[in-house]
Amino acid sequence: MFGFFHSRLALSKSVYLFVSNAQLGVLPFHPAFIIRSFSSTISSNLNEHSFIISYLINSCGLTLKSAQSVSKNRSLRFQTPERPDSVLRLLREHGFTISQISKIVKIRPEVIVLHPEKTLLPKFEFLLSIGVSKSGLSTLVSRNPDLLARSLERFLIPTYEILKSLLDSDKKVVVTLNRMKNRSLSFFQKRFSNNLSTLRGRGISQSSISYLVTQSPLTMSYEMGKFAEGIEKVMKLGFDPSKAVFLDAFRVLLGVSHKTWEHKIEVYRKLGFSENEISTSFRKFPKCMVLSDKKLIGIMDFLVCKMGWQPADVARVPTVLGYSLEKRIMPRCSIVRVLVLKGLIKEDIRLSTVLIPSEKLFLKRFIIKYQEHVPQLLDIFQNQMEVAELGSRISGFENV
DNA sequence: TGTATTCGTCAAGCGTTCCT
DNA sequence: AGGAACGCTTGACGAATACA
Repeated sequence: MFGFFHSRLALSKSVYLFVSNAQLGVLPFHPAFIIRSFSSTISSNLNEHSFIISYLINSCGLTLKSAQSVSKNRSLRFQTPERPDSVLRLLREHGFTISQISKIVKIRPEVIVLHPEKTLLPKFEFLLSIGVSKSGLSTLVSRNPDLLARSLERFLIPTYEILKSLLDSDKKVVVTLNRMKNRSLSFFQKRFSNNLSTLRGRGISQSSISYLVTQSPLTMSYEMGKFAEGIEKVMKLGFDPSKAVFLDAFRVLLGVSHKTWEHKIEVYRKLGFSENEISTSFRKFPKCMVLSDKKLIGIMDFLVCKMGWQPADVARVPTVLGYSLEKRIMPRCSIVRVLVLKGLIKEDIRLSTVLIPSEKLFLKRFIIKYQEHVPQLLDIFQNQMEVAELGSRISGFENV
């Protein structure tokens, strides 16, 4: 099962030294690249760094790129494999798969140097004691490795108690913990009660509060002043706190500064949105205010200039602004263009009809349905998708 | 005092399912 | 069909505190 875990290459810091970081970057990893070192003191830092990288690749299943990036973490320091080995053993004993272990290491690499029995095991035991299932444990922890990097006494237990007091059942607490999959647990317990008071003070019902907490627990960890201000704004705008869009609007308003907000409005104006359309777009899809200018301009240029839709059409379904231009919008529009040219669908087809349906549904409605008339449709679609995939891979390499 | 452990912050992107 | 609701993921930093 764990054949992935090759025998480790570097056994001890003083015995082996990798050729160099530069070579690690261009050559495939192989024992042949290990040479004996007769001067370990001179290059001990490099030695340790290379050792960590090799460990991350061979024992934790990371790619070279991730291993190099993760190894920069200052909290991740070890010179021999004993400690991380015993942590990995503990994780495997608790049912963690290699991909879950990789995930944990990528997000919170320092976990693999924590003390397995003294630090990690009690956390596992605690989570199991509050009703996390044996199989659910690995899912929960790999989604949110912060749970292992936080103190049991000072974080896990108090957080559990806070949630339990509000949500009543352990089951709901576990669901909520599963949703706290982010690296922003930091302020949760510190700010929770104040933010809770703000919500109650604004007359928001207990059920809406529970909804907010279970759906988006981390929202409760925002800085108190900002939190109160955000609630105020969203209420003033008339959003209904029992609806999910209230939450989205709230999170957007919390994250966007006045300056960015004004700037974004100016971008929408330049893209041809009326004041009213900007406002309805925000009401329907608050996230439209946190999309990058580059993304917005790219999508609008394509939809309006190349496809002939109007900004008003986009304002009607602003959700489309959240999609990937290359991976979703362009491939689908190519298909639509062909179908319109062939007279198989009407020219004034709605934007939402093309872009909102799931991949499966789109294939069914626009490709499989017309395959007899236009057999090459699937090829066109797949080619576009491949181009998009290639594009994202190239930009990935450029970022290295 | 050095090491181990824990804590802190924000921005941005992508997609499916559900309801009317 | 059209639109609303909901769920999930990643990147990029660094710093403070506890403890042996």
